[in-house]
Amino acid sequence: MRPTVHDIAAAAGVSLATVDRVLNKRAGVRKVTRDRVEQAIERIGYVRDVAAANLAKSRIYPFVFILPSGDNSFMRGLEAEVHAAMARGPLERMVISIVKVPAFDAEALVAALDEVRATAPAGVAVVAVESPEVIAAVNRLRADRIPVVTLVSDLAGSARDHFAGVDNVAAGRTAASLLGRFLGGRPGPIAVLAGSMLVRDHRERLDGFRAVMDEDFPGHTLLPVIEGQDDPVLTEKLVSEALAASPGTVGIYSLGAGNRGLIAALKQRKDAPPVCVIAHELTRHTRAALNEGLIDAVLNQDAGHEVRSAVRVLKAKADGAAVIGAQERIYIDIFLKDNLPFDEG
Amino acid sequence: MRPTVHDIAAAAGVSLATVDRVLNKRAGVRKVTRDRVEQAIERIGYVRDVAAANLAKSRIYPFVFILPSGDNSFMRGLEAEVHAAMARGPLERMVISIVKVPAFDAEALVAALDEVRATAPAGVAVVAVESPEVIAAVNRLRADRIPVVTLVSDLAGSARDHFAGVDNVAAGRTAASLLGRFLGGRPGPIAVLAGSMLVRDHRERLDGFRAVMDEDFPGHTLLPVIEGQDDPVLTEKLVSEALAASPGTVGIYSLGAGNRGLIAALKQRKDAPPVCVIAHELTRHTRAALNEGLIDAVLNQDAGHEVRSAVRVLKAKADGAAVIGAQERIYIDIFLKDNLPFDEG
DNA sequence: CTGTTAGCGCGTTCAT
DNA sequence: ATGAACGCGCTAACAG
Repeated sequence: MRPTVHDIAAAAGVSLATVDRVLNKRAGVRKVTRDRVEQAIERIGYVRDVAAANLAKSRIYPFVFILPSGDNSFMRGLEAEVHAAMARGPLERMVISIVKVPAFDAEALVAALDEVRATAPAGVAVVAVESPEVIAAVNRLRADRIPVVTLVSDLAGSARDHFAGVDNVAAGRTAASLLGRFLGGRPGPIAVLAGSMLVRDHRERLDGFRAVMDEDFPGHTLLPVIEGQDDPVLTEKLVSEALAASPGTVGIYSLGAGNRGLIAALKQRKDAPPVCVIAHELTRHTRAALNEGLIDAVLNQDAGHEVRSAVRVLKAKADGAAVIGAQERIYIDIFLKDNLPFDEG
Repeated sequence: MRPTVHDIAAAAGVSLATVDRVLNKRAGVRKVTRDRVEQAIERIGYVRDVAAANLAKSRIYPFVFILPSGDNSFMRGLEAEVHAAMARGPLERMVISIVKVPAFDAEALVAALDEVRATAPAGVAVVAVESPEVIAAVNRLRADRIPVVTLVSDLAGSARDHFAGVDNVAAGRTAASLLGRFLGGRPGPIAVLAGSMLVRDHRERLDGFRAVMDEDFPGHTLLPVIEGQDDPVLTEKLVSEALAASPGTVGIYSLGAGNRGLIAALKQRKDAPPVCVIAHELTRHTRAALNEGLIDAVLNQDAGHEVRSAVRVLKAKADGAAVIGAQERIYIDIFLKDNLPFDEG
């Protein structure tokens, strides 16, 4: 049997209450006694049974997820995953709630963070927007010893405990590598479609993409980045214009969420010479395009993984427990039409 | 507060013991009483607190992992992951042990399964070898109500509860798709290297690979499958011979674990015309070969994910709890030299 | 400062 | 067939 608090008490010659005070770092114990207890703990190799402790405390973990509102389909999928986590929360003594904030609005995000902080949750997950004020707000949470994980989009320079999302530089590098090899030496310029260069994720993807293109496939020139604001109509227009202006274009990297507009533009030039296309995020639109051969590969981040990972990390941090690094690394999934998963999307 | 057994007792007008008998489907309760209790449970929406139940029972979960012995790097990595799970087992009341069995040996596997069954574990994970006897042995475990999950290689036709591994047909399809596109029309035959056609995962990969090659890249002929038994020396010899016999070979698909031998063979023909190589499993050997350009892509199954998933599923099955399907799907990771993760391998 | 005691939600004797 | 009472490992009053 694993040693219990009783064993510590016996080994140290004190009562349970004293052991408990030492274990929970509460005041009211002489240093001598404390040392004796701590040595006993060390000696017999005690590890606390968190489940029993939670039972005794009737502890529940109130976690808050702060997500952007709006009709971005990736974010809506993310929200659905949070709802799924919410549903199975009670089984593990967790109560998850969602706070929505207008997308890309730092000011609103700061307000939400401070409001959430006032409710003293056991942990907060947030899709970050980069700004000094947001960093400060996150740091206020941390100052209150509230664990914070950034979700999908990180917040460099903040004191967040963890980032649950993919390495976007690596994603861009992968895109370049695939595109370059798929083209197999066929010369011609490459177009890049982004949502906005104001978001960190998009910038990082572009950086990674550029680096590998320059290094490994210097024969291709990159056309000026198209910023479609992730808006279908605008994107379609800009892409069509760009392709018309550079008829020799052989490849497109769509690193943002503007795939609907991109696909529409591609469909209109069915009989034109083929263009190799790499896009991000597996949605029903990109999945269909993949199957039709309009898109050649999709790089995806699994929102379900990200949410479950965020929850696990928040709980671990709340318990002061260790995190399994490898388990929490979110991989970039590469989908071709031949390895699409069956039921999602 | 969530309803407890006390609430049920009060609502049904019976004692705690009776409620417990109904909850655990034990005998000694009149049908009338039983019905009344069950209705109360339904009405107040009771869900059992598994943690508290386990505490009361001092329950521990003895799980057994049956793994192939031998010096295959992938399997050794898998074993390391099981050891990691072993180390953090006690925190969740689990005691994991490992039983090793010679690779590709159905008879030995059957003996091991029966021996393990005699110890009445709470669950068994096994890297399966396909044979009717193994299926029968697994079914004996299931007949004893012991949950079984197959790991890495599945056992079709058995009553196993779950398969913790990748979709190997899809893996083969993906390999073909990548290889075909990387070749970009350069003609020539393609060699296939396997370990043994006795394991299902290897057969499935080959099936998927063949299907896509035939359909999408009919210009390439497939050379006869080389079975290297995942043995480095034998593999190197067979591969060298095959390449010498078919000097025009443009691609190799290594679908088993014989990569060390393959890489050795590739190194000996450095100055020969380039061959596009797709292999399975990221190990330190394949990682190095990827960086050197000897291998073009590696399809990987994350052994850590598989082990953790197997453990989660076994625990859920042992508790009679639900499994989160999406969480337990093991994705096929595609690694190019540009998206290698940092610290593993 | 330290110890006693009564639960947390559930399972399990042992009586009745 | 049913119920009372104790214990699992831990925390939190309340005494002393």
